[in-house]
Amino acid sequence: MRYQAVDGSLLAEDLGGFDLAATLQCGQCFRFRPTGDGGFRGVGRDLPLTVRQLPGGALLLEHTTPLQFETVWADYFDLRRDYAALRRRMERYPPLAAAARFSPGLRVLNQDGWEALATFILSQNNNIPRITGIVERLAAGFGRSLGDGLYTFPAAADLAGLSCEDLAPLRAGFRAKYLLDAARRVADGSLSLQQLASDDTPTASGRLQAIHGVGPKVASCALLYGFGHCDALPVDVWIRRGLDTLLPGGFPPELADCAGLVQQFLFEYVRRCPGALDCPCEPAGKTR
DNA sequence: GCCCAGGCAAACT
DNA sequence: AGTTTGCATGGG
Repeated sequence: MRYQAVDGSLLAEDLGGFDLAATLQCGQCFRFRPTGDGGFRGVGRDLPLTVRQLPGGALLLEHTTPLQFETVWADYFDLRRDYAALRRRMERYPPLAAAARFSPGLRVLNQDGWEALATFILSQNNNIPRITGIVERLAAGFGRSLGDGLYTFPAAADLAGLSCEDLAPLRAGFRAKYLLDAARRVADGSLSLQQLASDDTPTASGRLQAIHGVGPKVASCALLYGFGHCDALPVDVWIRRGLDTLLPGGFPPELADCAGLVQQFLFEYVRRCPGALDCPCEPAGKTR
């Protein structure tokens, strides 16, 4: 990877096949919207960003400094992880090979921990377009304006004193009370976000599940997308999609350390290619 | 109208 | 301990 400042923007190249659209639209993040001309605009770690991928694969981040890229976005988009090595490991298991090939440029984002927890609480028994709307109304209503219609994600302390009625405009339904319980536990210190990052994954998952409305699935998503636990496996998807038939012997122990990353490739494969388990699809952009 | 959605808690066997 | 049901809302 290399990058340079160009006219107030930042140009990053040699990204190992990184696919911006697949990464932002696969349901791991609800903070970016397409701009309509191929780019995306959103907020990460309290920074606004408009970003697009150029035909050769280079990434153009508007109004971004080298320091911001170095300290925020390179990590946010997980550009320093060796995904080629991950995909090679997956391809050692024939049932995983098709998923590894399907969207090779997919990356697992490193989002803000509280934001990942909150948005995946709101995601339960819900669909991606509607989740995006709820999260937008949450940020617009209780975050800080960054201009251009963008808002920071409200901190736990900003939500902890609110009531369900205050959150009614979100139209989050039964999830509003879950979000408030999470905000209060974080704000009053009974749940330490910093500790979640350093705890081992099962311990951190147990702490998260003390929140009313957080079960193993939401906890795994929060740990995977927000706390750097790439071994966290959102197991409910695994069962419901019937992927256990793909790996009847269970999840390969050799891949346990990156189970969440592997799961993301599988999830995207099944999401974009329904029936993949019966009749494997070719990678996007190709025809069989 | 109908079915379903990156689930979970509570109420059942 | 395992299974079923209700939950709020809206996208397709």
